[in-house]
Amino acid sequence: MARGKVQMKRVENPVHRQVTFCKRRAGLLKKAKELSVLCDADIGLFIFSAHGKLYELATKGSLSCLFLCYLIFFFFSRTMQGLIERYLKNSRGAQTDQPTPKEMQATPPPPPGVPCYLVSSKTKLCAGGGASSMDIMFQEINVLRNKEGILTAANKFLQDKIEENTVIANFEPVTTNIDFPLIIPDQIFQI
Amino acid sequence: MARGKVQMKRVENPVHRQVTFCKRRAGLLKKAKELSVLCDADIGLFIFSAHGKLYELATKGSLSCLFLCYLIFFFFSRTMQGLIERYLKNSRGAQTDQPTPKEMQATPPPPPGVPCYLVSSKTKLCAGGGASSMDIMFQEINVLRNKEGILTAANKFLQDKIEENTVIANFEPVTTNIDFPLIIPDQIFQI
DNA sequence: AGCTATTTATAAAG
DNA sequence: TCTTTATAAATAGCT
Repeated sequence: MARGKVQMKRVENPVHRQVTFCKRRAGLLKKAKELSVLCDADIGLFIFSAHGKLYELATKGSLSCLFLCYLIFFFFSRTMQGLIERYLKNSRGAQTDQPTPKEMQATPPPPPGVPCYLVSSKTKLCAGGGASSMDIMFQEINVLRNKEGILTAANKFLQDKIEENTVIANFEPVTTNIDFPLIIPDQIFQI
Repeated sequence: MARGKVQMKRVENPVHRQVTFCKRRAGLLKKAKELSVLCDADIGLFIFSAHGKLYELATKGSLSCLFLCYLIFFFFSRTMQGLIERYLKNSRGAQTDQPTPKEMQATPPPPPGVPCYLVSSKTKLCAGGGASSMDIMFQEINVLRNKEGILTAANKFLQDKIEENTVIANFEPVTTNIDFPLIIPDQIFQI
């Protein structure tokens, strides 16, 4: 933006790229805070550096964002480690494959009487399509209907953290110092 | 920023506030995209307007962001504008109905021991991703769907990290002024 | 929704 | 890295 127009493509020089990242990251976080303050908006912002370092911002209304940040990071790190790839290999045609003994142990069948909700998504999700996203969102949320434990767990987490007064630091981006690989027990996913 | 310095506080005039929101929201999204492109960063950005409308951005690597948007919005919508209530009134019974025979036909109950993979990945993603990303994303969702263990594990991971004082190192305890119940009523999950 | 006068952000240099 | 500085971008106040 200064002393020369910037080409909107990856900065090839690694040093320049790192400098640009630092500056623009700070700028973006500042802009996000400003938007939140000026316009009463709630904002969740996650920035993963190319090396997987996470910078995040959650305005005070976005309590859940903070929690979900870690989930994103959680998944993201798996992606980075090629675990998704592995998953795809092992689970292609998941609906037809026989479960491995491991999977059977990890995931008991739903108890009788618990319906499985479907998402049949012929839907479209476009950028900034807030209103049009609503239907999709609720459809997707249906997925969670028979997984009450998910939100319950998140809920419990939030309650606990609230009680501890440690959930959120207003507008202060939290920089984690976690580098890959993130230490998550693989057996969680039982791939 | 122009024709007058802006005070960093809520814009009181509702019209001005709305205009500012539109302009700055666009600016923020643009900046986020630029940072992503220039520096190889992965970014997830959620902006909730004061009225609960969601604007979102997820760059290519942040696959899970979009899904987690829904969770975030779910939490928010519990408290805002009666959107849920409106949805429940207008919905085709997605939330409270038992699955229709058609749905059950579409996806027969899984055999014992087989986890439920219920999303048919036909959703299109217009923003910040491609079809292949969508497939991967839904594979991820399938993993997520596979019982509450993931969130529980994530929860445990977080608690461990918090105890280790590594993840949320920069936190200042702040009293949150949450004006909505964090306890999600059980009946939400009842099917 | 467009238009400028300004303020801000920031690329490059020190 | 941090600071400076020249310049590009963003945008507040108006139409």
